[in-house]
Amino acid sequence: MKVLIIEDDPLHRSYLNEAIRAALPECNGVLEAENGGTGERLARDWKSAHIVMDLQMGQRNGIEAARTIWKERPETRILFWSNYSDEAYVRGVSRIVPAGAVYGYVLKSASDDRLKLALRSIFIESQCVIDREVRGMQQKSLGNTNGFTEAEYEILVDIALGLTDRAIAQRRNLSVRSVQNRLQQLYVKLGVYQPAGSQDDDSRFNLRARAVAVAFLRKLLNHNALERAEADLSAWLVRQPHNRA
Amino acid sequence: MKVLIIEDDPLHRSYLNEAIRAALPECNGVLEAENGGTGERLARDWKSAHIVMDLQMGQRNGIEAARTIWKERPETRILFWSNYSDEAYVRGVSRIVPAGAVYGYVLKSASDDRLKLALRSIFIESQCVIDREVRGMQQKSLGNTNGFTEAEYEILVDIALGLTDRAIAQRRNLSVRSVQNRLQQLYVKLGVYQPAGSQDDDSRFNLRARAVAVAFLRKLLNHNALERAEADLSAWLVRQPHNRA
DNA sequence: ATTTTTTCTGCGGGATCCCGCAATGTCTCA
DNA sequence: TGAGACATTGCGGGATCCCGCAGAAAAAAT
Repeated sequence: MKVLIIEDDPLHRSYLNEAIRAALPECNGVLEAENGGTGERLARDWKSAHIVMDLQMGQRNGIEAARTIWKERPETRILFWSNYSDEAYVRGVSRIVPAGAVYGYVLKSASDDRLKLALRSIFIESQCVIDREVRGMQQKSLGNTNGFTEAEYEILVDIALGLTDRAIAQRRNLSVRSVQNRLQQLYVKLGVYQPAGSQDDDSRFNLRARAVAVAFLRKLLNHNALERAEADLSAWLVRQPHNRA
Repeated sequence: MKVLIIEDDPLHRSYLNEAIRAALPECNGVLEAENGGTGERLARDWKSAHIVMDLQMGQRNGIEAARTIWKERPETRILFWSNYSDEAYVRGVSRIVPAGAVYGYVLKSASDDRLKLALRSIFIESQCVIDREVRGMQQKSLGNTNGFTEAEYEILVDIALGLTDRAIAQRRNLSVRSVQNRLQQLYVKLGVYQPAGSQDDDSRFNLRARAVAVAFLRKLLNHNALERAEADLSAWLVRQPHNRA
């Protein structure tokens, strides 16, 4: 068995290396990559089916890398080892995991033993391991009470990118009014609203901008999610017919 | 001499501890804190004048901690040891460093030697040490060509928080029109604009929201900056007279 | 198959935003 | 002191956003 490490922090990388050798004596080869790009390449060349990776890397972040790796070899087993359990990350991961794939998500704050146990569970016993905390986030996210629909999340991303109602309507094949409806739902769920008085009172929020702000504060969005969304958007833009008058 | 470490990652913490003992043999005491809050407390109780800290910690982030520490003892020497040279961090730090204070900013990606050298320079020779890359960011930020005025940055934060023009005007003691002027400057500098045609063409951006998006993408803003801004905002809100009709 | 619920859609209006035009105020520099 | 550069403010209008109302369409439940 061979294991590939994708992690940009040297300290964490060598720590992982040690942990893998200790937890998996049957492992006879550990390779390290320090960013998503070379990680993808090594995974391809090395045909390694066992990967431990960090999300949040400078170059080409983890989710991107995982997506392309899984696209080429859906049976690859990936253990995500991350600092955060932001909803944006959790959602990002569960969005790309192929049906039936074996994977894991453990936090860097977890104990030594937990990490090693996860390594064995995933790579030897083909069993998914999701950290308690992450799992909690996942359920809060999916359970629609206080959680966000795919549609709501989608429109949240769209306004975070700065699209107008009309642009969103085109992109999502909706009428402008429907877009506005969804926005309204979103505002309710995020708890943003006008403080009553309509014309004379003091400080008030721009709902659209405020929604993005609280989404960021609640870690529903983060830098990576925005970057991915931006990439998707520009891919869509070039595909669009450039309507000139 | 005693040194206080404020860093939430255990691996990095012990690495730092080692580096300090190696670089500063005259040091006779190293204390560790794993978040900003306890870091502040230890700095106060221990009267330590030498601190190495991470920005970006889960609890109470580094900039907050540094601010309160420097407020109590402006002569404290702080070495910021961070993963990133985001403009948001760099600006955040230079905003709070007291006049004449000795401090440093080195990236975690720097070599062992560079870190040790920085430790000696700051704690022994009373000399500021700013990583080349960070310095570059600082200058790009301050040199007004392609850099942002304090005013522009301020209004950027305000719209990122979701305030309306009127609210911003009140908060910053400006007329609504002036706020809009500044917004326009901001849009120009960020390179956001309407793609010409006014009524019929295809995808267009909501300038206000788009500005926030590109600011995030360019790392002019990040989560910490937003959190701090949000805290400032709510502090200002309670201080405001609640104008009822 | 019919009712119930949810979503999509158009219309319309008030509030907000974006911004050109122009007058005034402030600062600098010669 | 006066000229020029720049920020501030008001006015006005077109575009966009926010959202109530209500009918049409789709999905879910009985």
